[in-house]
Amino acid sequence: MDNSSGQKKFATIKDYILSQVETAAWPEHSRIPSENELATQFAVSRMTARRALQELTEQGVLYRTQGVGSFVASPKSQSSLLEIRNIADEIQRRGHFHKAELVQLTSLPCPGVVATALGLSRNAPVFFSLIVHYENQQPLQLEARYVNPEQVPDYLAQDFVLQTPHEYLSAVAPLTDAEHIVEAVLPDELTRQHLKIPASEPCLRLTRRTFSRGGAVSFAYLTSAGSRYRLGGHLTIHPKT
Amino acid sequence: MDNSSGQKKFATIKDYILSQVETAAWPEHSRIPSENELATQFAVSRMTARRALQELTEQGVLYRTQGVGSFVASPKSQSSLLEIRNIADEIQRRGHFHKAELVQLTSLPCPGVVATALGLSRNAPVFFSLIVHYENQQPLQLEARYVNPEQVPDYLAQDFVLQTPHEYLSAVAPLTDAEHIVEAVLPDELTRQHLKIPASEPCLRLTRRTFSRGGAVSFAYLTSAGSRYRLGGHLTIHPKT
DNA sequence: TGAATTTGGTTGTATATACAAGTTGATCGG
DNA sequence: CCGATCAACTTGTATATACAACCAAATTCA
Repeated sequence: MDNSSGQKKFATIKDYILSQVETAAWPEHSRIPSENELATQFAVSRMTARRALQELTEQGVLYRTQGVGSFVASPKSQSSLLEIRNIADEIQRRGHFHKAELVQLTSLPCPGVVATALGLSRNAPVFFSLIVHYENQQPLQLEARYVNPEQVPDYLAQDFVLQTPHEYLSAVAPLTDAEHIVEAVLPDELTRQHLKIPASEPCLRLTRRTFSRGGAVSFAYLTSAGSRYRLGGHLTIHPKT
Repeated sequence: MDNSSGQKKFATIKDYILSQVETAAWPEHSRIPSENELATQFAVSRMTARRALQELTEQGVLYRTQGVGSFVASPKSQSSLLEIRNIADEIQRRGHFHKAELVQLTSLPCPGVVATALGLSRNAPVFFSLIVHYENQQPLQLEARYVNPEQVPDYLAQDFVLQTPHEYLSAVAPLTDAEHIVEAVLPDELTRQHLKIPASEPCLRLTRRTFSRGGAVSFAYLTSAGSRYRLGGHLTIHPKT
């Protein structure tokens, strides 16, 4: 079942396709080999090649059309997932973490994304902490934090632990006449059709109920393709100037 | 390929399982029939039954353990998805909508969730509008809005069109010393392990960069299982009191 | 020329089969 | 009583095959 590298066959094909896409050897919207071609090339059955293509489609890397072929999706749909993948890889390379209520504080070579964010050089040592937040005995949030080592002392003393998004947004918000709920959801069929996103691309859903003269007047929900925000300007709350 | 009802076989099995779960005939965390049992019951091959189980797992309705069986996931993971499914069904029953830049305003029998939100009776007529927002020639957001028909005139005159989440959150935010990015993402492996959620459960990811003395000090990302918030208190921005 | 048809290729669904990998519970042996 | 082994069952991966549904381009025919 495994091949020589100990990897599953469909995973091997996925990695191959991903590498072609990431290096732009297969550019955006270009047609990629068919199921049969991949099956021949990797000496597997069509169903195995199909699985690789299908999972990549669900992950937003490809899109496919019956009777036509499989194509490289636009980078707007990909980049978010790929970047997360890198971060996760870096962290997992650290090994296992206990499900302790909080903390795992060590030094770590700085991953690329973090280096950019902190203005450090890549692989420079940073303090790394991992915290699991619980609510009602259930794990609710995972926090991975990278701290500039030269300034650690100050921040360990101060409010080092992040607020939860819930606390945070609740405190932020002097709103007028509306009640908002933000959720991360998978897009429904209608959203998918109009936004042209794969079924697996998570969306931000903002539900808003408006009040007037003491009664609820309108109910709206509003779905945004989450990853799109990475380009056109994130869903960002700017710092006070 | 189709059965008598014109539905695909795996879809039939999915519907059956969903009905059992929704009516609590199969309670939370209970073991459900194995692939082989379902295959026999529906007179299909194991691979077809498997597909139904697998898609429901990806949708967070079930969880499965190799060598053990398939189980009903906790309602915390399900409810969000199921509710959305109902809304989407109601909307799609309206037929097709053009990808116009905005508006499709008609009267509609009020779906259940909306009725609750507006304090109307179910199936009472509401004004329904559908708006697609574009950014850079690309569809960015889908807005479905239900308006209490008795109070429509006021709100058509006023600021009827919702701000985008981006505009909205940007305006909201007198923040101290941090820059935040909220994204909807699929959980990485690490998050899944700690939060015990299926790979398909979308999460809110809040990325925070903290500043001090003019320099970036810490970078953290924080992932929350989106649907969890539906119970313990949504990720809510409260109205000004 | 132009409309209808055919043809070949592609993805979608479904079956039947085989073995690997993992869990559980019963059996056996000390 | 405890531990190891075994057997049965479950999900996971993979193959080989078949046909349906769909599309695009070439071909045929009026």
